[in-house]
Amino acid sequence: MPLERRPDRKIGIKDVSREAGVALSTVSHVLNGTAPISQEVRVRVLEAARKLGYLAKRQRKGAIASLSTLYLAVPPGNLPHNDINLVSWTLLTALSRECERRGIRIVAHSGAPQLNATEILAGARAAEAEAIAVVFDDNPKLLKGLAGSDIAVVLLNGEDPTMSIDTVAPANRYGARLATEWLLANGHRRILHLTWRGRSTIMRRLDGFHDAYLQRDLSTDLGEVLCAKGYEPEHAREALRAFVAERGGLDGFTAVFCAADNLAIGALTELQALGFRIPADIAVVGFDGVAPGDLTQPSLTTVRVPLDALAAATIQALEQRLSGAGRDQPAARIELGCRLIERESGGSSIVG
Amino acid sequence: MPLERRPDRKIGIKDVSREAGVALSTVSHVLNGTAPISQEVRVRVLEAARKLGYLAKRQRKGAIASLSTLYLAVPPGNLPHNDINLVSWTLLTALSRECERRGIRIVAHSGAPQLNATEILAGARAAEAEAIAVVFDDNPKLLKGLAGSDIAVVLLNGEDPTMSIDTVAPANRYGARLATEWLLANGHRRILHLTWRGRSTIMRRLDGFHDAYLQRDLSTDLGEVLCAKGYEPEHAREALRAFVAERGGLDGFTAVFCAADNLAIGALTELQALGFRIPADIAVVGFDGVAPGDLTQPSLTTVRVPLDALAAATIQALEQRLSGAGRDQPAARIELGCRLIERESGGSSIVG
DNA sequence: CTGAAAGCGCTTACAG
DNA sequence: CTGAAAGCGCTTACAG
Repeated sequence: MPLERRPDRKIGIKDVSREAGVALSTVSHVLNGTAPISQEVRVRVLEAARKLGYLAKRQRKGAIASLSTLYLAVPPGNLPHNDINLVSWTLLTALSRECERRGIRIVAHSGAPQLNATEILAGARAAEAEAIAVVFDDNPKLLKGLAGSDIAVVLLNGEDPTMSIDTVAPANRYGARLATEWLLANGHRRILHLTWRGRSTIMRRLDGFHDAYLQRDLSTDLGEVLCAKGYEPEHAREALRAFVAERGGLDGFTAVFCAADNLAIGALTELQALGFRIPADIAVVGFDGVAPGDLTQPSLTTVRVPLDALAAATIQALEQRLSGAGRDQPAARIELGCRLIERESGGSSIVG
Repeated sequence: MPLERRPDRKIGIKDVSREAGVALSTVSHVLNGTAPISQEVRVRVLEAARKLGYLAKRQRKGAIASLSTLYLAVPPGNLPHNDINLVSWTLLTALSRECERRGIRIVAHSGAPQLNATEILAGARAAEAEAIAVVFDDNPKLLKGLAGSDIAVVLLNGEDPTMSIDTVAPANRYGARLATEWLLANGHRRILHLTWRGRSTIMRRLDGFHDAYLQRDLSTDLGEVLCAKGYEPEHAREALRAFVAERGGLDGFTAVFCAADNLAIGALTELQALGFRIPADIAVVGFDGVAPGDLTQPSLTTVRVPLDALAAATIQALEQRLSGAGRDQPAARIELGCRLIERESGGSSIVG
């Protein structure tokens, strides 16, 4: 059995003082700013406190009080039978883990198929929850109905244009820009953005696609947008089949950037079925990064959404609202950065 | 002298227990989740703790350790001789106040007119600062240069498309959408968006202008964008003078939504000089909300940016990075909601 | 900045 | 859930 540092083996300032090689009182002074301590010692102490997890523990303690039960409202039909729902499912798993870690009980909402503010609030009250997380839904009526209540509410993975409730989401626009910029940097000029008429968060990926062209002073006409009829792989296949048939080939496009891995999976299948080599003839890049890399042949280059960090940020946002420091504060929208995962389907990078 | 509650008169759980009318031990159990307490009592205790500022104090204590000196890098030329720079100035004032409140020392960067990562990092090290706030600048080279360092960095009021450093900014897109939506709800259909080729954050206001039309399924062609040559009131006057001359009048437009109060001030002056009544002939709405309402005649309806909250969020973002809980976490972009301040120039609202 | 010491505030275990 | 009590961890004041 490996000698892992147990998560909370009562680490105190005594441990920190030993680790930093300073007196107990010095640690206290550094942590509270109660005496002038040289920068050199300060840094050493803080480094030790951070390393031992003492700073994190202390910070956690400040927040832990207010949230004991979280009421979770998810639109029905988010079971993992395709990639999009795999995203949902994985995000919910991350949220559960985070709650477990912090000793927060989760109660799931069950009501009418269409989420409804009154029902959700009633359910949350019945469950004696201090906070509500609404996931994957941005029905304005729903959000407006929730905003007025005394229970803290956060929207996860959605968009509230009225900015009446706090929101946590991946940085869709910047992530899409990142992927497109990477393709442009690797010499691609004609990139096809395969998307669908989804929720507004998906539209932000389209914005980012255009941003990348604009930033290089390239005409956005070089890139084209292809709208599939939905987000299933089959929709991607259909759209690309029609595209290739109509244009009599790839029409000069050398890359497809898909607004979701789910579409990318369909794109890989269809393009290969049509006889194109990936990435030699055409590169394919996805968005989400939830499915394992070896799920596809070739493996999928994609933009990974930081699910664990999203879950943590969700709880943190709620706890801050509940702590009272944040009442009467304007609603916050928190977007977390996404990373490009370079695998095979995007081709190898010529940039540093 | 009013009997104000002094900010930190040693409020402890004893005070909370008295306020909530429960035992000392019960308060402790509620705050730490160490015993099952009825929801009713929990709520009463937390409410008391929040009211007395104990929750906030406890949370503050968790964060306070790591940041003692903040290094502030502002591009030169942000003195308040016009509204845009009044925004800068007021935001910096809010940041100073927030730092003072928390006992954080601010050291201002002074270097070459063009901010430069190497210089800023050297300056921050010399000042023994744990964190750097870059304000109003989104030169990608600068941000990239700062991202790699061991010092915590936050960008205030800017945009980092690479998402390599944390950013705090107003929700420009949603704020602009809010104002435009308000005008549309009040019956305006042809709205002129007066802007200039500014930083990307200003372009987000343009995005929001379009969003409002799209959301109502109105053609974005109903709205038009008029680009002034800069953000001074005089630029607004010039642009509107040319517009009216060219179109032989207001050309059916009934509202001007300006991307900054500074432009709105020029718009009010020019439109009135041309003989139009505000808001009867044409409504004018601004963006920023920093200048006093009675600065203009008529007073300016505008979107107010939450400066104090931005300052607080900036410090909080830095402290979280420094606490170690947030290392290796993806960069966060935090946008705070803006509110519409209804005064005279926008006309009176017919919506609830 | 150290180190021993006093003190304070919070936690915890327990009988009621 | 209360209330008295023991204990623990951190803070604080001070001589060196």
